[in-house]
Amino acid sequence: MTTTPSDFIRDIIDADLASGKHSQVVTRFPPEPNGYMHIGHAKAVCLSFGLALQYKGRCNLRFDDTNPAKEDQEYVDSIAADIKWLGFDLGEGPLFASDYFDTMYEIAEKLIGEGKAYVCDLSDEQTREYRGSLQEAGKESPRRNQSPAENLDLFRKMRAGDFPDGSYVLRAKIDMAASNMKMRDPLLYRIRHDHHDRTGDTWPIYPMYDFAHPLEDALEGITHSLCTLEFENNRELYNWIVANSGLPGKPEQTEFARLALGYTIMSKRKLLQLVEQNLVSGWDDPRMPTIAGMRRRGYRAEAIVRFCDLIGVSKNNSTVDIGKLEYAVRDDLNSVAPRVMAVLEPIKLTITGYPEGKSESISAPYFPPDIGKPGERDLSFSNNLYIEASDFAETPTKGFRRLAPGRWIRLRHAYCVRCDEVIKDEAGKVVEVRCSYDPNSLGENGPAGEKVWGVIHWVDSKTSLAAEVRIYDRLFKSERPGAGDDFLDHLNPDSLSRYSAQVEASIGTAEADTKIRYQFERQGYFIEDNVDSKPGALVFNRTIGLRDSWVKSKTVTTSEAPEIKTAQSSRAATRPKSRTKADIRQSARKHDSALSERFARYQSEGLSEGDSDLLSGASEWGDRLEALVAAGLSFSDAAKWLINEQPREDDLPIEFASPVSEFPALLAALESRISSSKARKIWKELAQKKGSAEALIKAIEADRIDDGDSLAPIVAKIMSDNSDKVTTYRGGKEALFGFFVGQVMRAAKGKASAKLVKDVLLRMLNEKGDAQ
RNA sequence: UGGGGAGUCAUCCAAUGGCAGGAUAACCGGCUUUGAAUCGGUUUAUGGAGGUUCGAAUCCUCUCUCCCCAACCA
Repeated sequence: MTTTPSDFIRDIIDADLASGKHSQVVTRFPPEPNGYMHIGHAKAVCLSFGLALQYKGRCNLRFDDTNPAKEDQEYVDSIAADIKWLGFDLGEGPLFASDYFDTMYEIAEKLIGEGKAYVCDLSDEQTREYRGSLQEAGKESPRRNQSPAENLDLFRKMRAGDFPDGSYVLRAKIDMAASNMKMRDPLLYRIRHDHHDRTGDTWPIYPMYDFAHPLEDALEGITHSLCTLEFENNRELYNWIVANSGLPGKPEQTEFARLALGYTIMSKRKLLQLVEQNLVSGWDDPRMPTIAGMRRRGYRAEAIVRFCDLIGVSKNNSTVDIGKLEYAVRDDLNSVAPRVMAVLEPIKLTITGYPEGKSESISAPYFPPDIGKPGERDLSFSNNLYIEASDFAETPTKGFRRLAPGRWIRLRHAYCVRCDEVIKDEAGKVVEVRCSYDPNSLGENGPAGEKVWGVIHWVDSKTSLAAEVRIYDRLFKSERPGAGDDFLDHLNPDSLSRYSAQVEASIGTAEADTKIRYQFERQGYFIEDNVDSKPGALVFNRTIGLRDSWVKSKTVTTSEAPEIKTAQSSRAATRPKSRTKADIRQSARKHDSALSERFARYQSEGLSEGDSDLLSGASEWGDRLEALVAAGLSFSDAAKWLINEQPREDDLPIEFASPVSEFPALLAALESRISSSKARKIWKELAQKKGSAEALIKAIEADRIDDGDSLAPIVAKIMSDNSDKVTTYRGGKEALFGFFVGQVMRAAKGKASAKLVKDVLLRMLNEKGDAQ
């Protein structure tokens, strides 16, 4: 159904497996049980559980229940149920962070003993104040250098419950001046005399996320700990905790972009608000983006999983078009939902020529031929039917392909009828249309010589069942309801409409397994509501409407108010510019006269100001430049290499040792003997393995195809293998030249010189073209 | 003393120095007893400016925009 996705996370895993860093993949999904799962969580679940499935590893569902104030058993149950429903295996059941509280406590004591953590009694306002700001370093707590013994004593008293909430905390002793705010002596434990759902009253202290989470991962042998982008800053602390925990596990955190969906709110806090203020009927209201809501609305797990495949995984902060979800849902339901008929806004259709009291049974398939599924039901037909009010127009507009006075239309699966008469109520509303019918039109045939304008659905008023049908529209009117001041302002007042519908009789007697979901033909996919529907009082939810190019063509430009970019957060607005690399180089020169001397000298040697700036920003650059020049290279060649071609040391392994002594030989060969890309390759090799540049250059030269005659057959083969592309190229698509170069290079295993390849290709591509 | 991330069709995701590709959306057409499905076709993108290279979305420099971090939340 779907191809195996590939993304940066899978790349990392593949590399870890290939290098032997890990032999299996263990992931985890760690929700806090403080709300129902929504589609955003589903993305994370599909990722972490999907990875476990794909790599035959394991994924733990672990509840991060470290804050007793907000958490509840109801949420634990619903989350576990939702994940199962999505189709993932919970193994031996969910795990709980609270099960590790003892171990976490021991590790905290160990940290205290090692002088890496201390008990602090600053109030929360003071703590914030002491933390400093984004621009300024923080201040150290007066308790920071307290002895381990004293800290241990205090911490044990915290644990014993001797102190009130908020009086003390345990903090890691890291660095109050760290540029990463998360590293400024983060809190590890706080005092909370709260009842915990699982541990009861045994703990008056609870670990903080940043302390607990890495320990949980390490304890469970998690290899790849995936979380959302906002935790990027926490990674440094995560690694600190893992490294100092003494635990053997070596989990690594990788962040990906959380899901944002248009017209949808994904904040648990805001969803809770909708529930608590009764703006929706509950967490499972079909308009909610929760798994429970979507399930009740009729989405199948398959559709949600498919959607998650469709949107991919990346680090881009993006908002997915809600249409993509709707597509996944329709596409899924199309092949599984039996077709039936239902009339949402009934008006009467009376067939004047059809005998009163007569009733016939028409068999109709549940699926159209292209679905290729068996099954059928019987439709009853009589002279009194209901049709959709919107399927009749007294004065049809252009393009209207439904019933109108004098027009023939087909009643789906049944006869063709012609409208002869329209009956209205006092208000002028059409309540009934009277039609004649063609008794010979039941099967394939239409009325002889008459145009049939279209096909409409109907139900037999004598057998049809009354049902309430609920149509859902998006909960919010604006694409980014969360962006403004109050998201409730964006609530769509028309997100729910109810219809007194008539549905065909077969729905009441259908087998249980066909009964779940239907397509009401020409309208959409529907599901019987699992809460409110009762025999005799049916209730259907519309899962999603069918694509409708008619409605779309009518609704000319919905002219939605253009989205206004929201003002950036006040914090972002006051954020000062940080120093650029250029600033840093400049200030380095200011403090080092040797550098500023170089800056001037390089320019006088003919380098541009920009190049001179780059090469005089730190002493090692100039050192290299001068080594090259001393070896006989011109300033400009040496500068070019250093700036543009020399591999960055960040890209190289730790053991990188700058092979400065090999510079001259390498660079001397650059123009005449090897290409810059080869030189770069050699450079990397030298950095890793040492050896001599000259030897490597010689090896390349010895191996090189350097005459056109031996290249020609390769080129000829590429050309005959890609004759279509040759034609396109000769037709003028010159972008393909790069393709040919690449193909030849690959075929020659990189042994051909690019210049030669280019020459030969150019000659052969054009020559033959002329010959033909 | 600030730091950490991200910029590719309208939207989401690819392209790991070598044909800018897929999906959704849109548009046109075929088929149709669902204005659905399906089939065929079309439109649309590398934030900007320089540089290196035979060849740059990819490497280098500068620049612009957006997101995250200063909860005893996770």
